Amino acid sequence: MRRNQSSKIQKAAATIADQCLSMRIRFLNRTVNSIYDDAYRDIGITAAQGNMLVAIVLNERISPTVLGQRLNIEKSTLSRNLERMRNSDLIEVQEPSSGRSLELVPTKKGHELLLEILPRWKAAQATTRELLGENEATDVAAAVDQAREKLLSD
Amino acid sequence: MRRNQSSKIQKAAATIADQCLSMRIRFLNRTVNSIYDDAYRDIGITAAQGNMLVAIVLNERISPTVLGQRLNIEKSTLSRNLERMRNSDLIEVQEPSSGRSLELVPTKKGHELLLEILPRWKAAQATTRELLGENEATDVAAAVDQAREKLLSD
DNA sequence: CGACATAGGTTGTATATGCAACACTAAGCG
DNA sequence: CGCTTAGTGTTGCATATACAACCTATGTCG
Repeated sequence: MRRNQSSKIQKAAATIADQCLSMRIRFLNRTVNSIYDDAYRDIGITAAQGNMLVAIVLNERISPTVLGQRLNIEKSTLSRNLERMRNSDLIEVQEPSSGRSLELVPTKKGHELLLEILPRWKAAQATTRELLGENEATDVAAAVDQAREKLLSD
Repeated sequence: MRRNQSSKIQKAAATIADQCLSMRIRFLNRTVNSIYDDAYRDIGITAAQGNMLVAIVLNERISPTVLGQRLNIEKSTLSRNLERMRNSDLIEVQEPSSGRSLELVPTKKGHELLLEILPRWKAAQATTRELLGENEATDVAAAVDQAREKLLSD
């Protein structure tokens, strides 16, 4: 019986390791994001901050709540990420002109940083596409885009 | 000229947002891992810990260094994750029987927890596959497996 | 118009992650 | 055999993440 139990446990572990998407996506996240973190390090930002800055430049005056919905970032996480970006003068957080939502605006420095980000992003993106393989990279992007659309349509 | 500069910046942001793999993979990681975290919450573990426990059960007496290589987790991160798992009595860290590497061993509690993990994992895995779509989920897994093999072969 | 519900944000606490710098010790070499 | 080097782990610091609990001001409705 004990032997039976033990083999059931081993089998469970084997099944999970063999198929688990969480494990794989965590691995992918660590691996790929370290490429972007490395690429941005010399300009003093992280991949997370670079991504958020891009979103804010493209959606000037967006509110934290809406930004959080688009990126699926929890509001408390976002609050602290924005605080750091404000501290390093990448964005400004302005009081609501109407209603109750804050408005996010990139600073001059934030705007200009995008010109430094672009070549570094290109290099990191190329490294990543090469690591994954062109077809696989396209597949992954398509999978995410599709899931994202499904989630945002609710 | 200023106008030119500004349009260059907007274009850079648009290009990055349109193609960036880092952005997408971070989104995917947050979205998918919250499904597994939710599924495991009532048994007091996180997705990260569940994944590590599975790896340790499958590779009894593995060393932290080797585990870190397999999962691509930095040694200091791993050191602290293992500390937490030891504190909650999921694993034991044994002194090296030879050489200089520690040896990781699941406790009785750790072993038995796998039987609680399995049904929760199945549910989370199904939810995730449905969110991504069957084909896309398979594509993502294949992309990671392939990249992982490439990295581990060095 | 006033009580109340709720949306939007922040704060407390905890985990997960990584870089740098350190400590320790087994291995390798002269 | 002792010195040096390498591999292995831990610790200090910082960021990213999320849940729960809270605060506040806005809207809403009786």
